[in-house]
Amino acid sequence: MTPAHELRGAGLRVTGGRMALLDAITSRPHSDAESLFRALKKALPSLSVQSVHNMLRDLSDAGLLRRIEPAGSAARYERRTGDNHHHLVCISCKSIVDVDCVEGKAPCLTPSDAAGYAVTMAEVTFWGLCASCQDLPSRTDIPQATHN
Amino acid sequence: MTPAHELRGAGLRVTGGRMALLDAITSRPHSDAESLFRALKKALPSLSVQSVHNMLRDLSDAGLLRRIEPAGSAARYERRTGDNHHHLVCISCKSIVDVDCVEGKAPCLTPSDAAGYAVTMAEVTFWGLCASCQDLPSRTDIPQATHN
DNA sequence: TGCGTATTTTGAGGTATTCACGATAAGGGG
DNA sequence: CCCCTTATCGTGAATACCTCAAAATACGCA
Repeated sequence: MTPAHELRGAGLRVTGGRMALLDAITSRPHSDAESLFRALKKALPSLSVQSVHNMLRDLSDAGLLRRIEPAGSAARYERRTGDNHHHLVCISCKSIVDVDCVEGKAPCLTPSDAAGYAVTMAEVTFWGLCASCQDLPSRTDIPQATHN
Repeated sequence: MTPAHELRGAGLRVTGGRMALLDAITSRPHSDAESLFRALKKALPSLSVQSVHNMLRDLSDAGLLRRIEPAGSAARYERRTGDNHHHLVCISCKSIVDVDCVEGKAPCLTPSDAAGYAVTMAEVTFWGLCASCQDLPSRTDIPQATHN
């Protein structure tokens, strides 16, 4: 299942921008639109930030990407979809790492009281200080550059 | 522990705006800044949206409010703090209800692999269709007005 | 009551993202 | 292989949500 096949399978056209985007996200998971734009700009000088947002929305809607929005960060994107994994986010620098599902299956948790909601998924976000930020104790209040 | 005492205890001055804000959030939990602004505007005509954001930030920083940011929604605020409860969010209308902690204690979950992060909290968000939106099956793609 | 300072107002600014629409190019049919 | 249809992309404007700076105001201790 190559990226091109995934696109066609979702009824989407195969374009240079989408291929490059999928490739970039694969090598730098949890990137935001801005950093993906910078990464692609070298190979695709005519690319616009809006197009990156467009592509990210289309590919997310098609299920080729998963979009996550940790509090305090711009939306991040990753290629691992449908496996119900979770995330560990640094309180300080907002770096993100994947965490395999605590329970094993999706949805991995069931609310004690669903209040009439038809629950379809459980999203778990762990918050903590990453190793790099623990080494900068005096500056943990100053967000550092993202390093994921 | 009245709201005024809570404010003083946190080293904050007791102002009409803060008292009104705490009262409004108590009666309409999970409100966003905009709807709180509209609710307070009647009693406090000189109030500005920026002041509401200011107050919400100050009170959240002081621990009198908890701020949550579900994907796709503006920040919401609630008075229940420090009890490690979770949330159930409607995919369609974004309404929110509280869900008591699945495990009972904070942090209620531990990531299987902390990857060097010093984990301090686990945030769980359940997603599903609320009862009202289930009754509008043909329009579930059209977000309705929030009703929380 | 008066003063110092926290808070609010006012206005501008910023970031992330979406929308509208003309230009471009993917890819099926001939 | 070329053409045509239409999805996609580029450009520019617009929006939502929120923060920042500085002047005006008001809380609350003396």
